[in-house]
Amino acid sequence: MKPLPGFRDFLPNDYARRDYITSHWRDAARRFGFVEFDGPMLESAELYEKKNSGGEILTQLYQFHDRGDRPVALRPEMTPTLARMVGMHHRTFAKPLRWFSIGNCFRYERQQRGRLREFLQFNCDLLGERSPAADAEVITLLIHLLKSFGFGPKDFVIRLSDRLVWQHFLEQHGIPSDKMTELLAIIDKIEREPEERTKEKLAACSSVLSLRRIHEFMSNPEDSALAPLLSELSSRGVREYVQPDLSIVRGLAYYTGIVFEAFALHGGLRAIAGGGRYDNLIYHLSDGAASLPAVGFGMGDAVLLEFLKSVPLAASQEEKYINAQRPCQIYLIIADETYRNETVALASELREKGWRILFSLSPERVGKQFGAAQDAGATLAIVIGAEWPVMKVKQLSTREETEMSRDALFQRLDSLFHA
RNA sequence: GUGGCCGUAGCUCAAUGGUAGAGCUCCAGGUUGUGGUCCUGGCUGUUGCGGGUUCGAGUCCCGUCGGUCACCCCA
Repeated sequence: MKPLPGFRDFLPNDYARRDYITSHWRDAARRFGFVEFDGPMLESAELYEKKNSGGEILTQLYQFHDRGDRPVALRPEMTPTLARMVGMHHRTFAKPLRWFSIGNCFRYERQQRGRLREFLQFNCDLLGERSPAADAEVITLLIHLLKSFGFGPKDFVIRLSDRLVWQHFLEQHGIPSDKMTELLAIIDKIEREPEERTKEKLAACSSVLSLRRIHEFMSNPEDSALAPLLSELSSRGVREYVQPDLSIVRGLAYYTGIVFEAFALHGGLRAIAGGGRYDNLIYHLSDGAASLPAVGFGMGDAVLLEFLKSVPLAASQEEKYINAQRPCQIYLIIADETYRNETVALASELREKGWRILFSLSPERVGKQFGAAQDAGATLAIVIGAEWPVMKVKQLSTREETEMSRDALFQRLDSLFHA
């Protein structure tokens, strides 16, 4: 029996990697004053259907009827749940809200590298603040986070754009607002599709707008309405990671202002995170119960896991962290079974002090026990036998061994450990 | 959802259409108090599944499921 396609078992090693990721997510969010929340993984299908996160995602819904015949769906993203919760409870909290979540999301789509049907998603949202400073905070959080994984300016870039900029541009050229979405979709694909195809689609959509004019406009992003945000990012010392790029539009329909994506600069991976400003979404999703401007981003664990593997510094940092979480710090070696009870009692004492302790559960050769200590990642091995109550304390890395009493051991354990 | 490639032991892989193998891992030993090496022995497969061609299929053909890559889209 295997897990369902696109779903994963987490063996201890996999879980350690996942723990590495989630602990960094939490640390980064907390450094920016964000607080964690969670919601149900199963929601009413209506939450996604009527109010709509934006087209495509609906076709990827894990949707069914529960035993009470309610139409339900596994959450494909966190934002609708967030909006629902904020709509109900926002009066309880001072604005702006800085909320983050780490939760499983589900999308029924064909899997490939970095894309699964069940994945962990990290979401950071700042609600109730309209200024570019809010945008800057969220983007800076994302950059700090990526840096904390060991990624540098040569590994990733934040590509930044603004839908409002396009909106003004299209209005200036007399494009009716109902054509706006269609045109943004064309612009979104401008890099990925052949020029001929783009020209065709453009002509079908508007008679006045030429591809050449669009390219001209895109070549000077610095002068646009992005300037205040770029200045905020400079103040925060992260400007070098941000590259204004008006070709970024993003598929989700609900973005109303800035949009951005974190891109890996090598390894052929997709965007590792994406987000933007969505000032109307809370209003729509909460049925008008709340109206809060918002900016946020999401990051999935599937792509990140691949990205971590591909960057040597990030990979070695991860390995170091995981090694420090080894299951055992001190292994008690029973050299003489006569002293098993004493050993077990000592193990309990040490465990109560907070140390991670292992010992062999059945009689084993001393050599084997040393092997087990090694495998479990122990720093110290303590040999207990005929000389009890004196013990031999051995530093496994240096093979240095000293004899000491129980009291001496407890006094010196901290220093022994950090030696 | 569309197309290409792949599917053999727990893992990595081998086997001109002719009796399914190796390395690693795991387990047990190398005699009774000292670990990453070494030596010996042991376990595991309806060759993803179902059909077909053939005297004979891991190998060829079809289907299916799973994996993977590209497209689409996205975390």
